[in-house]
Formats: sequence, structure tokens, C-alpha cells
Amino acid sequence: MPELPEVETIARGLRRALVGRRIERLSIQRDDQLRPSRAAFERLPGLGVTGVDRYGKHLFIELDDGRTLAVHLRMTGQLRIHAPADEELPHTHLVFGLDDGRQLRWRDVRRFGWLHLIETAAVGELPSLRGLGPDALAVGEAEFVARLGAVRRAMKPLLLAQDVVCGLGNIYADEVLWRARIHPLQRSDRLSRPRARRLYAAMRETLEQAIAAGGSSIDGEYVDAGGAPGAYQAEHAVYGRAGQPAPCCGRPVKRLVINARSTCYCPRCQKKVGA
DNA sequence: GTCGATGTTATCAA
DNA sequence: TTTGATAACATCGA
Repeated sequence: MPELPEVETIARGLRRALVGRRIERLSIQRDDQLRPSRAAFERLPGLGVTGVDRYGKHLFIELDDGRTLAVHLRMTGQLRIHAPADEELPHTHLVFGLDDGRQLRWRDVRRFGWLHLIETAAVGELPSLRGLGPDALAVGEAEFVARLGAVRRAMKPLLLAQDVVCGLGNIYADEVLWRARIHPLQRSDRLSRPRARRLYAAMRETLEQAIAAGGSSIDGEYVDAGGAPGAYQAEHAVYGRAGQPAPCCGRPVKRLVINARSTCYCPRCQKKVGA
């Protein structure tokens, strides 16, 4: 569920709440998502938080002993700041006690997510970071266009694969392609330079607007570090709107399944080009 | 009981 | 070699 805008929103909330704080306690209810070991986490109390960063869909909580807690939320992971009296929701697996009396809680219904404690200097060696392209909000236009032209792939799988740019998931891949008026099966190497530049602009605009709205919450799954849902789902043009009129022309949004991923687009305004 | 879900990865096929 | 298709991970809810 969480893609770049949601992870960025969480990162901002965590930065506000955690930087300068010290971890005083850690209660581990379930340890199968902890890497490299449960024992490494048991030694966290006493450490301070010096920073919070994001790369693609990865979160990094930097600690004052030269290590970083790298986190991937995958489908249903949540990091939230709580008062100790707050009711503990089901599937809460970790509770960090902070020196301001508050708590950082990790929940993950499906448990696809993970937390990896690693030397900060070695973060780049994490298996899930290797092979990742530049962050979708940090990459420049020239590099983006060059990377698109360097492969010959369908745009939707390309945007989902994280190796050309990282941070987009199923929601924003569909929304970005709609904004750029590009067909999800358009081959990347057959995009004209103007269209590739339009895609870059659409990607930036979509992600920036989604962040400004606090991300997208579908079925109440995603909430930010304070527990608040996002508002961007109300702005979705095509994602999850199969059969409903597309905002561009009023034609019904069409749904395709690509690599077992649902894909929504406007059949009239998003045409394949370049034969 | 069946199906699908916003992420990633291993494996196999083309 | 490159790209795509599929299943798998675990759980919930329609």
C-alpha cells in the first residue's frame, strides 16, 4: 500500500517525533520481521535518533551509534507515534518506549514488511536496495529520459519494477501515466523525447500533489505517523475507477491486468505511439 | 468457499 | 541478455 508519497508523509511525521529522542525501552511481541536478529534489537534501548530519511519506499531511522534502522512497510506495515494509554491495535509487533513518554509502534497485518538494523555506512548493501534506480523525486529530467530510453519495456511494468526509478507503486504508476497521457503498455524506448519529458513532469506533479495531500488511503489501510489517513485518493483520476468516466474526456476508465496487477487507464486519451 | 488487494522476489518461459 | 508471466509470502474483507 504505501508508495513514495505515503512513505514520505510517514518520514516527515517520524522526523518531527523522533529526532533528538532516545529509545528507553523496546517490547518485542513478534520477532520474525527483525533483521539481522532479535538480539540486535534487544540492544536498542539507550540509543538516540539523529535523523529520518527516505529512499523510494524505504525508510531510514538513523541512530547515534553509527547504525541505521532501515524499514520497508511493504503492503501493510505501519509506524505510528502513540501515547502509552492508546489502545494497542491487533498485529502490533514492536513497541518502542521513548524518553518523552511516547511510543513508536510497529504494526503489520500481513507481515511482508521488515526492519533491518545495519551500520549506516553499509545501508547501500542491503539486498533490497541493490539494483534500485534513483528516487523518483530526486532524479533529474535528463537522467530520467536517458534511463527510459536505455531499456525496451512496457511503461507500467517499468514504473513498478523500481530499477529505472524507484518509489512508484500501482496507484501512482497509473496516475502518472494518465497525467502524461501515455498507454500503460507503451514501450519506453519508443517514447519521443517530448513525451518522455511530459512523463517526467507528470511524475513530479503527481507525487508532489500526493505528498501535499498526505498520500492516498484505500480501505483505511494507510495512515501517517500520527494515525491520520491521506486525502489524495479523492484526486485519483483512473486508479480503482474502472468503468467510471475519466476526468480527461468522460469515456469509461478501462481496466487491464498486467503481471497480475490491475491497471486502469483512459482508452481514448492514453494511446500507444511509435508502433 | 472464492477472489483480490496498494510490494517484492525467486523462478521459469519466451 | 532482456523482458515478461507466475507463484509465493500472510491476512483480511467483500
